[in-house]
Amino acid sequence: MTIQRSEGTITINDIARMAGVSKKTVSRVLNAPSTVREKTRLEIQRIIKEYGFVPNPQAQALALRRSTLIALIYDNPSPQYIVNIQRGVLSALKGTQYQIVLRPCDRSEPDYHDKILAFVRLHNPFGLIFVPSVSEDEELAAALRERKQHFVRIASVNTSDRAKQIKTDDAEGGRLAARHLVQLGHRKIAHIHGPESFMSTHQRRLGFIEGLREFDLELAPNMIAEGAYNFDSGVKCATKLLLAKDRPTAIFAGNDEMAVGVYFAARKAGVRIPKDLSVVGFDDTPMVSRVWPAMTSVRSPIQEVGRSAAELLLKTDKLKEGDLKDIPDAVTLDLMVRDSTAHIAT
Amino acid sequence: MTIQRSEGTITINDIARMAGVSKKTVSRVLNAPSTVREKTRLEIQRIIKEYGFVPNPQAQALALRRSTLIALIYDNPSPQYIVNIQRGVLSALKGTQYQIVLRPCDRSEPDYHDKILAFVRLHNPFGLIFVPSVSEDEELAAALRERKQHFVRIASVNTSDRAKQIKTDDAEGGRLAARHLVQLGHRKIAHIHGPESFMSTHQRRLGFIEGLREFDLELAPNMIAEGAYNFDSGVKCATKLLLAKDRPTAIFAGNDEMAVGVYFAARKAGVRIPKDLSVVGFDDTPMVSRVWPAMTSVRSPIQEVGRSAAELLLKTDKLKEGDLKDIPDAVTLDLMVRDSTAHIAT
DNA sequence: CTGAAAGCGCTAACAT
DNA sequence: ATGTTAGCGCTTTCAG
Repeated sequence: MTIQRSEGTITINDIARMAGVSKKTVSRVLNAPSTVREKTRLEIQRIIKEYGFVPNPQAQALALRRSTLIALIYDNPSPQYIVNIQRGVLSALKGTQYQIVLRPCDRSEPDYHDKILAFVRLHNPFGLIFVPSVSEDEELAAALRERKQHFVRIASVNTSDRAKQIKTDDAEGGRLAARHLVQLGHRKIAHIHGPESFMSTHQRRLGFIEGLREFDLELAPNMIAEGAYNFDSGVKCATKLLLAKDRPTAIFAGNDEMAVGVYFAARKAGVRIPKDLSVVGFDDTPMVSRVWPAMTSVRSPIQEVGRSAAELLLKTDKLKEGDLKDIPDAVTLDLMVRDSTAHIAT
Repeated sequence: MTIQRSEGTITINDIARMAGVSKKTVSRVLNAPSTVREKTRLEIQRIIKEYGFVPNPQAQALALRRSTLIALIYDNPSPQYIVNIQRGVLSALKGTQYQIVLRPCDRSEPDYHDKILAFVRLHNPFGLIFVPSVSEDEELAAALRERKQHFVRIASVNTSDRAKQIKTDDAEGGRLAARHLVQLGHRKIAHIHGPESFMSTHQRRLGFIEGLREFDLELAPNMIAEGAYNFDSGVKCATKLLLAKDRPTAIFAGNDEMAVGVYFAARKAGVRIPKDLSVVGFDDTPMVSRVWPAMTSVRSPIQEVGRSAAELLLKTDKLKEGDLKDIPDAVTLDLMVRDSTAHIAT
């Protein structure tokens, strides 16, 4: 029985030997420091620090049936949105041992639940972070809850577990957009919304309609178009709206990708921005400052949302189950209009 | 000694018991099927398939000292580039048990090597994929090689291990850009290049100069500006070039982010595209079709590059070390000019 | 408060 | 060709 010191890598056994205790005691110092006598604990902690010992994640994963992976699960079609979420999550995970793993998914696949569950079963991730629209799948959430799998959802509506969700008040964003355009002097305002399968579509549209109503304005049926939250659909919808007999002087697009599509369609149709048309987007992606003239957009703090989601997930660990009293409700992040070049279209 | 059947999860022991063999035999079927008698092997494989058994990655990771993680290591400032690489890698990893993990880094931090090495030591990833510019760090590569860590690099120049790299011929891209602009009738052509710390900067500029020379044209010193591969620097450099006495009729930007900056600066300066100015970018990100008028760009098949990198990494596994004869040289992917709205500026 | 022994699920040496 | 034994590095009984 030789003590096989694998090249350089220091293990819990080494620490135990040096401290003259059993490895279980070291393990206790690592996981439940309060159960070890102070003197022993301090000595062990000193040695741990001195040698920069970090417990091996693979061994922990095997013993605990829980790895250090945090999976980002997304079906959101906007690359910019995903990148921002990633950045936020990364900033929260920096310095921890947790790793962010990418898991795109496709809700239209019949076995998409199975794929996610298979991943969870196989890799035992520490936690999952869901972004819209997959975050709105309550059936999936229920299945994961049953497995006692940690997860946090990013959504614009209240989900079945408000303590474990990050919320953006998209309806308020819609209201802001409406107020902004009306106050610019517009009366004939159109809206290109996202797919009906996204709750954000409903929230943003609802808020927008409410905002118009504050000024006794209605969203006429011929002023509505359904897009797909991507550039091409924005072009298509805007073209339709702009070539119609009764064309709008302002368009509120459900997200920036589509708003840029509106810009493109306007240029093609000879409609001048901002003289003939005002455009408001949603998300405040970098693109808003890259088009010309710079675009007005409802700023949605996507990166902060990602960071908050990851932080909430990590916090879940520290607290014992049921000890979530200090997270009484969904974390909600505020939106604001970032007004770049507001002008009245006449 | 009770047989603890953990809820539903089927292990190698279960398979062994059902097949009436030892678990080591099952392990052999999994890892070196040829060393097991055909009849036994077929039977075991049947059972494995019937129960959908997949070996537990955490246990394998512990025993093999190698996890199923594939880390994407990047310091590239362009989000669009990263997203495309991610997509490519994901497409190659789809259906495998490998997971893509994100590891951004910052070469300007003095301990950035240590951080990457610490990650490798702690998590024992199966492999790493490096994108420029961090892919060009030979010192880091040497340190990893010494640890026998698998990795593949994406670069525009030949690295010290050409069999494990994906190469894009950026110099050729530069030549294509030059030919394109000259053939459009331009003579006064400027270039906004990236940071000197990126090899792609040199390659693209070098190729561009060579391309001009084919037509006996020179790249005059006042026609060069150094950007940072991002939008803002593109705006800044283009503004400088366009407001100068002797302004160019065409600009080749080192990447699309900067090219969009050129568009912005041109609009601001009242310079009309394509009438007064032609612009060529590099990368062919989605942005090229979103600006107006659509931009011409050297198409760099970023997504395919990502996929090839991941495929190469996985292939490394199958082949025994030194058995790389059928990968004689770097995988090189071709570039092409995607011409959107080429017009002669007069 | 601490330790010995067993186990997480798999693979590597060394038998047979 | 197959099985036995001993790990990988950590945690969890259950004694003491």
